[in-house]
Amino acid sequence: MGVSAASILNQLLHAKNLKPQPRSTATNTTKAAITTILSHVNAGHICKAASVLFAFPAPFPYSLYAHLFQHCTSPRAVVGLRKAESHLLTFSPNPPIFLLNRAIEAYGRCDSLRDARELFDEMPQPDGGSWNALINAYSQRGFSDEVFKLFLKMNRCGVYPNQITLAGVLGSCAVASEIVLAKQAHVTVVKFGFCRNVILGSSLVNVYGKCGLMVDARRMFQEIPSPNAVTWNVIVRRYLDAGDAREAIVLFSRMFLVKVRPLHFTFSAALVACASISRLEEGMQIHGVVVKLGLHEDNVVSSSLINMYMKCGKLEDGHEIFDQIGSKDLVSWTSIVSGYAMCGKIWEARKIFDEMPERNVISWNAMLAGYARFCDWHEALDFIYLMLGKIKDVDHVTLSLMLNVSAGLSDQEMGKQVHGYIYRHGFHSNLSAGNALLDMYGKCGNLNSATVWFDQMSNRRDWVSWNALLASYDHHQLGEQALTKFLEMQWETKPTKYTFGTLLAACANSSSLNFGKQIHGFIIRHGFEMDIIIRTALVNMYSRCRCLEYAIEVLKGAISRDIVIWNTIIFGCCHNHRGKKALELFQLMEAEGINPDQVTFQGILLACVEEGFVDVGTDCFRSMSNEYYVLPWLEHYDCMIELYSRHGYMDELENFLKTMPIEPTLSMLRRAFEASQKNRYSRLGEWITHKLNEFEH
DNA sequence: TTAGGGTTAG
Repeated sequence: MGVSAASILNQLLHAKNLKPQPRSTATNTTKAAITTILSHVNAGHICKAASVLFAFPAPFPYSLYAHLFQHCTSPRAVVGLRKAESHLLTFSPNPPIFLLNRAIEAYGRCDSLRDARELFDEMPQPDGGSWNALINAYSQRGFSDEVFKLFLKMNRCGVYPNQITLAGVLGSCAVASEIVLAKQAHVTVVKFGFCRNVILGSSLVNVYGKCGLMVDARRMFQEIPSPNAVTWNVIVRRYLDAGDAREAIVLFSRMFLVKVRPLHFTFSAALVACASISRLEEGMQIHGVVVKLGLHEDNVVSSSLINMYMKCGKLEDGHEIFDQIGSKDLVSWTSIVSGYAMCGKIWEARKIFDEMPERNVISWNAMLAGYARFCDWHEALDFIYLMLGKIKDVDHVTLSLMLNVSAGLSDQEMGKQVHGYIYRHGFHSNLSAGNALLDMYGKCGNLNSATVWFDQMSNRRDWVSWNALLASYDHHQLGEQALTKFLEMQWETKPTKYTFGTLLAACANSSSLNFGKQIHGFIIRHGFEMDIIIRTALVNMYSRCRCLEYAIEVLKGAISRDIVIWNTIIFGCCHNHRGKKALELFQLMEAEGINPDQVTFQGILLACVEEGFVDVGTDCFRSMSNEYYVLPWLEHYDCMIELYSRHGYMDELENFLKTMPIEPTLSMLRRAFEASQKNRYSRLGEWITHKLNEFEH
C-alpha cells in the first residue's frame, strides 16, 4: 500500500509553503462539480462522489466534505472515504478539527477502525471530540478493551470526558460486564453533574442490569427524572434477562400509566415475559394493545404473539395469528412447531415441520425437543439420523438433546460418540451440553465417568450439574453418598426443590430413613416452600422407608393434593403390605373429587392382590372402564391374573384369560399355568399348554 | 457535531 491519508496529512501540516486557497473563488465548474458530488452522495454512491471530487484539483467547502463523511455508513464506502479525506488534506492543509472528527466517525461506521485510529494518531492536537469519535467508533463495534484503554489514556492526557465519552464507555462496560469501570464511570457522571442526562441514566440502568445487579439498576432507574421509551425498554429487558419475567410485565404495564409508548422491542420483550411464565391474561391484553396500535403488522411482534399463545397452551389462537400473517417467516413457523411439540401433539408438530418451506438448526431442535420431552426415544433417534443428513452444523442444543436421547435409550456408546464430538468441536465449555453429558453418564449407569466429568466441570458447574450428580448416586442406590455430596454442594451453590426431589428419591431407593429425615428437616429449617412436588417426594421416601404413618402425615399436611401424590401413597401402602389402608385412602381421594387414573387402579388392584380381596378387585377392574372410563393397560390385566392365580380363583381365571380383549403375554400364561397345576385345574392347564405351543411356533 | 436500548423461534 502507498502512503496513507494520515501521513499525507502530517506532511502537509508541516509543509510551510502550502497555503489554504481562498474558498470564495468557486467558479461555475466548481458549482457544477458540487452538484454532481452531492447527488452521488445523496444516492448513496460515495465512491462515485469521491471520484468526481478527486478529479478536481481544488478545495471544496468544508460542508461538502462533512456531508460526504456523514453519508459513509457501510464498508463499501471506505475507498471513497479515503479519497475524500486525502483530497481534503491535500487542498485544505489546515482543516478544522471537527471535520477530521467526522472522518474518524465515518471510518468507524465503515468498520475501518485502522483508518480511524491512524487519522487520530496523526492529529497534532486532537480535541475532546476526537477522543469521543474514536472511543465511540470502538464502542459501537464492540471493542470494549480498546475503549477502556483509550478512556484511561484520555484521562492521563488531561482531557475531560463529557456525556458522550461516558455514554460510549458505559456501553462498552455493559458489553464486557465490566462493573468496576462502570462504577468509576458512574462516579464521574455524578461528579460532573450529568445525573439528569436521560441517556447516561439509561446506560447506567443497562450496565448494572447486564452485570446482574438488578437492585442497583432499579435504583438508577428510579433516580431518572423522566425516563423515556428507551429507558423503559432497558429496564423491562434487564428484568426479563435476569429471569424476573413477572417484574418485566409489571413495569411494562406501568409504561401506560406514565403515558410512554413502548417500542416494538419492548412489546416483544413483554410478550416473551408472558410466554415464559404462562401469563395468558396479560399476554392477551398486550395483544389488544398491539392491534390497537397497528403493531401486529410487525414481523417480530407478530412472531412474539404467536409464541406467547403457543407457550401458554393456546394452540388454536397461535395458529390463527399464524394463518393471518402475510409473510410467515422461519421464526413463526418454528414457534408453531415448538408449540405443538411441547404440548405432546407430536404428530401435528411433525406434520407442520414437514411442511416448512425452510428450516434451520433451531427448527430441527424444536422438533427433536418434542420427541425427547415425551420420551419418544426411538422416533427421536430416527429424527436425529434424518437431521444429521440434512443439516451440517449442529449446536449445543442439538448435542444436549442427543445426549438426552442416548440416556433415554441407555445407549452409552452413542453418548460417548456425542462426547467425542463435543470435545472435538469445543462444546465442552458449554454448560448445558456439559450437564447433559453428566446426566447421560449417570443414567447409563456409568457413575465413574459421571464423577470424572463432574470434577472436570469444576469451574463452570451450576445446581443442575449437582442435581445430575446426585441423581446419578440415586441411580446407583447410594443414598448415603448422595447426602454427603449434598453437604458438599452447599459450599458451592444453593439447593433447589429439584435437588430435594432427587435426594429424597435417593433415600427412598436405598431405604435411608435417617438421611431422608435429615433432608426433611433441612427443608423445614431453611424455609423452602413445601410444594406438591417436594411433598410427594417425602410421601414416597417415608413409605419406601417403611414409615407409612409419617407418609400419611405428610400427605394430610398438604393444602391441596393431586393425583400423583394420591397414587404415591396408595403404592406406598401396597409396598408396606397395607392393602386395606390403600383402599381406605382411595375412598378419601374420591371424596376429595380427584379422578383416579391408570396408575391409581394399578395400585388398587395390587392392594386387592395383597389382601386377597378378589371380589373387590374384580369390581374395580370392571368399574375402571365402565364407570371411570379409564382403559386398562397390560399391567392391569397382569394384576387380575395375579389376583385370581394367587388366591386360587380358577373359574374366574379361566374366564378372564379366555375373554381378554388382548392376547395374554408369555409371563401371564406361565403364571396361570403354575396356578392351574397347583390347584389341579387341568382344563385350563391344557388350554394354556396349547397357547404356549402357539407361542413357540 | 458527536451519545443510550433492541429483533421474535429450540
